[in-house]
Amino acid sequence: MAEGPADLSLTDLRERILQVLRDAGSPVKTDELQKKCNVPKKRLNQVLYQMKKKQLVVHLGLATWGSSGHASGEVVPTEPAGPSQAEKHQQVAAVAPERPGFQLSEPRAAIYRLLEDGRPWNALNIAKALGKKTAKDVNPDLYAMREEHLLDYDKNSKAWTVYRPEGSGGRSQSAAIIYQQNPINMICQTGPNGRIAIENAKAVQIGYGNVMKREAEDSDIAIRNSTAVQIGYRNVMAMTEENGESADRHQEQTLRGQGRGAFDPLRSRVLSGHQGPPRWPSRERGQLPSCPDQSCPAFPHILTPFASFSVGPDTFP
Amino acid sequence: MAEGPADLSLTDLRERILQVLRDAGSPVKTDELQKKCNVPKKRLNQVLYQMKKKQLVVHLGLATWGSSGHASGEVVPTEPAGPSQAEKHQQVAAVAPERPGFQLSEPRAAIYRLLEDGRPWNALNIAKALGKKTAKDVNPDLYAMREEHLLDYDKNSKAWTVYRPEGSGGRSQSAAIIYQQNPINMICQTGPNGRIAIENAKAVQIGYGNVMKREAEDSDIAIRNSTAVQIGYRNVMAMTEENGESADRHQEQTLRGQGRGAFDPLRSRVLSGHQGPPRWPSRERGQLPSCPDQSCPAFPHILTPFASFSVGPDTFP
DNA sequence: TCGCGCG
DNA sequence: TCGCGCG
Repeated sequence: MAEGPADLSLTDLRERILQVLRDAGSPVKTDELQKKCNVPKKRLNQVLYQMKKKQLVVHLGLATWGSSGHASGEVVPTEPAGPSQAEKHQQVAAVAPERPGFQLSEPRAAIYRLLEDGRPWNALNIAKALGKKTAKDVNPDLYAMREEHLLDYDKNSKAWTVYRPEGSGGRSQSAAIIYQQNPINMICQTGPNGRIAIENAKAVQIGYGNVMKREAEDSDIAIRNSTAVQIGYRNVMAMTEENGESADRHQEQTLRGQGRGAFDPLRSRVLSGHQGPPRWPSRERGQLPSCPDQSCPAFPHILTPFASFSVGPDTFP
Repeated sequence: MAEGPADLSLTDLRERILQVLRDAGSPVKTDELQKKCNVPKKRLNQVLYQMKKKQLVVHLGLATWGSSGHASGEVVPTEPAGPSQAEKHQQVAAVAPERPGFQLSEPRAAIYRLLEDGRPWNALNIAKALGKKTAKDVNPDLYAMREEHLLDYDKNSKAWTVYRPEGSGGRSQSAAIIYQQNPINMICQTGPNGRIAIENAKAVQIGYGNVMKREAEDSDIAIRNSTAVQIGYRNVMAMTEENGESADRHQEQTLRGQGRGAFDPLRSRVLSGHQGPPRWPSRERGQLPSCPDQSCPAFPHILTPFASFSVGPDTFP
């Protein structure tokens, strides 16, 4: 059945793995990789974990792997001395990073390639993906890259993303995916057209001490593909406009405690879709980002993510 | 070097494992078992996990194993019908339990043998040790055995122990080992001669909202073998007597917030000992119980136990 | 931070 | 609740 070669050399297997991961464009489970590569799982894992150390692949936890964005394993040793820092063992990418038109040090180029598809990452997972241990190992580079306007950092979600100014054709700057990392998230929507979309959530609770403040008109809150939704438990929600849609009004009822009945998830705005295999969110405007796995592989240390949030204008169809 | 036989049959290996575990009388690591049995670790584990399913050994987590107290793997099928319950698949022990002079159903005999050495167990781990899944699987037997005064249950620590009345030669009834399972433990000492001993703790914090109430004289608090001790942070501690020892006074100072200096762990009552291999606490009066492993193998689901407490009169040397 | 038994 | 790569 399998069309792959019967036995692969180490180099060929590495290339095949990279090819499969690149072609998929989304996380691939070890099972699938095994079929595509036609090798025993033990050998596959030996090579995968070895490639992970070399930062050729990204380990997303739970037997799930992704392309690290590195074109090949070849790296060229660093030039004698950099202008500002003379960090030991620093390397310059053999292939110039796609987006920045200038040379980055290899750690920074690796960070940029990792974030390039628009996914938000927290520092710890960036560090892990690059074979480091802690957020401290990458924070100096991250903050330096933000100063250079290469990256953007969202304090609330502690998420790093590539920075793309308005009108540059990329994702809107204020659009963000928030993989919930804390029991309490504060979401501030100060701009116009604020929208909150929640999807693929196992359990959503908006409330219990939340302070939700909505100051602009044309805001919208929609929940879809969620199995348990609780909205309203000691919430304080201030809204200066009341032109929301159906789900919106339900929340207003509950949140304002007017006793006109509890929130009815069945009557909330439930949308269909996203039953297929997980996909990273497309950079096209209008497509909802999704938490592609039950265990949020982008943040493998989060065992039970509550929900993923997308906050920002114009990201909801 | 190894004096064990070169290769063991499955039966012989099982017997050898049981012999080693019984001789040790305390948890044994896989490494040590491997040396004593002279088999590859994989085979050893295959047999160990198989024996665990048959409840011949107790898996204490982190490659640590203990004797389950079962004399052999042989069990005799149940008699036609019991007096009260006609539970399916219930079995009667072929060998009568040592302590109770009467027959117990096999599940209850297994529970009794498990607890017989005086260690406290919570229901979940009793269930696990007996090859069950949840506390519910053993709770009916546990509470029934308590009604029969075979077991004792401590609500605070949720620990089950064999019940031995005063004067029966066993551990003092009010002496208890509390493996801390919650961030907040409430310890009530209403009797005279109350003592709290903490030892082998990685980090001890007495405070942050604790309410410690000491109503009787001759109470004592000692801390030993602990690497980080913090006493006093918004504690409320009421003491009607002031005849405590040095560590006691330090706590009073801090707890009462009289500003006479923070608690100095170096000046607290630090005692030596317990550097050797872990041992279950002897039943002899006067010997401190100890949490025998960093990860509290009696409660393997507690990843980071904070401290073990012994509460009761006359248990401190 | 090796727990690993895995079929 | 299979994650397993383990040397």
